[in-house]
Amino acid sequence: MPELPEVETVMRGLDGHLTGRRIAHVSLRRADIRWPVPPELPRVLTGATVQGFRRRGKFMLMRLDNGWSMLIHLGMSGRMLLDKPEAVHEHLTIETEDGGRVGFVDPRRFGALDLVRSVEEDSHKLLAGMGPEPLGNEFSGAYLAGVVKGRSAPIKAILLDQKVVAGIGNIYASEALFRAHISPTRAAGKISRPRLEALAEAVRATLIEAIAAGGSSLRDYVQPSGELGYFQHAWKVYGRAGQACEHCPGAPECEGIRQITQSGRSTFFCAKTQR
DNA sequence: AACCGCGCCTGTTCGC
DNA sequence: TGCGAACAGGCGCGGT
Repeated sequence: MPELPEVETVMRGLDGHLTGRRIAHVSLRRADIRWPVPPELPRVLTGATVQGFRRRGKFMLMRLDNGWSMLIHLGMSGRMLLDKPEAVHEHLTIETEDGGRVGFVDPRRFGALDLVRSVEEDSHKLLAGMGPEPLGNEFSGAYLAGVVKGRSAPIKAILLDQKVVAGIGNIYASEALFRAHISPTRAAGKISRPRLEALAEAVRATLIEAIAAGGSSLRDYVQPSGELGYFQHAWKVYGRAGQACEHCPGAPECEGIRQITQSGRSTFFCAKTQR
């Protein structure tokens, strides 16, 4: 559920809270999340100073001054709480020398925490093979055209594939396709080049707007400060099954926003606007 | 190779 | 009202 905009927002919160600070104490309460958390993680973090953060897709990397980085994935329900009392399902707590506190909370335990050498971050098993950042220069209509050539999978599935492009999840895939007027069920390889260019631009614009809004707050996600993101109010199709499509109000042939299942996930779209 | 469906997990929502 | 069923979905894996 936390997708690129939510992860970006969380990372900015962590950066302001931890960068430049020394870690004084770490406690790991549950190591059995998506994958086992390395038991030496508390020892590696303790005493180190946080040098900075970076995001890769839906992953965050916290770089330390001792040569190690901590890889963080929020999974479905992961949250990072800043300066809050200990919460239920708080699997990891980091306390800084100056009294700051960060709690990693993940009820569904789909998240991940791991250690990687800072110089080898991009070779980590979970990051290697990941596609380009959608907000970077490499991602474009031309890039998409190369990727989808000859592929029969629906374009929605392609956008969700982290090997194609990093950081898009179920919400922003539906939103970007609506923005580009492309049907989520269309075979990716059959979409014209100009429409792929429109799609690349729609992906970028959607993500940029969502980041500016602090992400979408849905169930588990809040900004690290505890504030809600507000991009959920800007959703055009996601979660709006049965409502009118704002692109074709009153059009008799518009049946409003439909919800279908693709690859076991819900997709929302307007069959008139999106072809 | 490419594509689809499954299992993991638990809090919330739905239907009888 | 209360209960169990269904749902939410990021990811890797296995089957086709």
